[in-house]
Amino acid sequence: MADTLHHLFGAASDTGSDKRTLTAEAYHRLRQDIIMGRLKPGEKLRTEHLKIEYDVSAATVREALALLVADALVVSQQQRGFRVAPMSLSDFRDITQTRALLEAQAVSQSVQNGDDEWEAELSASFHLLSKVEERVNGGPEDRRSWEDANKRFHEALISAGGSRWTRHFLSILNRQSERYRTIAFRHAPPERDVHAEHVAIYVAATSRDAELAGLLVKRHIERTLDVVASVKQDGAADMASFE
Amino acid sequence: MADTLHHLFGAASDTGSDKRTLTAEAYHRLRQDIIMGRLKPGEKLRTEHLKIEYDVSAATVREALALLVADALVVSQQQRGFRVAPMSLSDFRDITQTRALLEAQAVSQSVQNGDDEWEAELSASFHLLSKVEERVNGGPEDRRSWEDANKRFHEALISAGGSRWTRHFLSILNRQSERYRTIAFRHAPPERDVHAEHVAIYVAATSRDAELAGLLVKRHIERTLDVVASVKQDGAADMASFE
DNA sequence: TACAATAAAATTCTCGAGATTTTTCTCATT
DNA sequence: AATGAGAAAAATCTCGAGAATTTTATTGTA
Repeated sequence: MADTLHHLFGAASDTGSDKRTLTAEAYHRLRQDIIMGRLKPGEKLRTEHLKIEYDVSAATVREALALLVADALVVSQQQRGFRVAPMSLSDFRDITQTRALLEAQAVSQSVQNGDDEWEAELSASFHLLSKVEERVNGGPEDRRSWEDANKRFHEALISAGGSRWTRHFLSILNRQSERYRTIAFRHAPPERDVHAEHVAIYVAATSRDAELAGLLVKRHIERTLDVVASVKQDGAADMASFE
Repeated sequence: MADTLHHLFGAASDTGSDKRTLTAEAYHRLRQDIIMGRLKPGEKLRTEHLKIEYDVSAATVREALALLVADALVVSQQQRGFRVAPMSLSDFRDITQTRALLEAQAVSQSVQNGDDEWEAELSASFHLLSKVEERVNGGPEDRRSWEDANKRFHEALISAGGSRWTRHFLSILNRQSERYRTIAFRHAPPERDVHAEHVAIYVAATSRDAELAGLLVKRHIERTLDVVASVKQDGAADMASFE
């Protein structure tokens, strides 16, 4: 069930559009456009326009948008069409809080239960993430690979714990966070040493300190809140639509 | 955002179909049919057939189904259409666990923060639920009002706590649970005294014992698991599709 | 000018039909 | 009988057009 949206439409990776249904393709492109902020929070999503932009029929756009409602990236209103889900600092606070609760719990559990295979994948994902985090320059291409590596690391962390539903919800929340991170990155060169945090988490996890791992993850997640809050403070230009 | 699906399409209450869009109407009918088990777990949802059943076009059915993916009551597969989300005991265990975690936390918080208005609504919903639970006979009509009253009570409990996202997720989980309750009800006259549990929770909440309220809610939720498990044990006839 | 009624434009919602893909059936071959 | 190729049937996916509704513009009245 968790697979439905997030794994259903095939691997994320590159441009790969070939074997995808037009609806799936539109779904992915729309999703990316919302996350990357090319479609602004609160913006009206007019099927009449989008069908031209994405070169599919109105009905197809509609179905893709309906699918995006599951990710809460789009909201729909009777007889008034669809909109990009709005963003706000309080919403992000909310997301962060919920994510911290769920992920900390799942990580502790995972650290306790994880077997050898779990450790192996954790190690692999950590390694990859480290590599990506070494090349610090923040090009848009690097951003994408960082998000992917980060996602994989966090998923590996919880893969042996929590429930399927917890993981499903976390995947939704992570995608939501991604929107905020995108804005934060654009306006503030990330000063905090994210990599150091990841190292600490990795060490705690592999040394099987469940409690510590949970705590570190919680803090790790909560720390992003400050970054976004301070960006908001500075009143970044393209954040008008943002609350 | 939480509103999107659950409040968007207007009040739940009665037959009321008038001012709803055909997609919304189909969405609601399909949802109810899945929850009530008229559409069986794992069953294929052929738009060609459903369009006749619900008297709308295929595209409309499709959109309604896409919307149901958000509730995880329907799953979709590339080029293979839609299916009713499967059910299994392990899935229910999962749902219960996640729900217990989230709701207990939200209730404690709510009990701590709730103001007079919160108490008032809690009292109102409790009163209503009590009334419904007095008329014990299990007719299908009573079942519906019990679900509504139960939902309202649980929502009132957490309304002053938790985050919007927590509440959103809980609402999804509760709807999932409803499917399992439907089966449990059909096969086992509920022996446990659910009402007594509700009373205890209500008392704990109004006397502002946050910890106790959380604990009671946790147990309250977890208890349903046993009921469903024992029904499964008995190998009820129409549970074939169930795991 | 402010405000409502009305008309025009834009947009959402819905449909029936047809192209593409998957599933089922048929039947020849081992 | 079992297997597998190929045809037929069924289902999914997609589209362009049109009805219903909302939004915007226009006009008339206090």
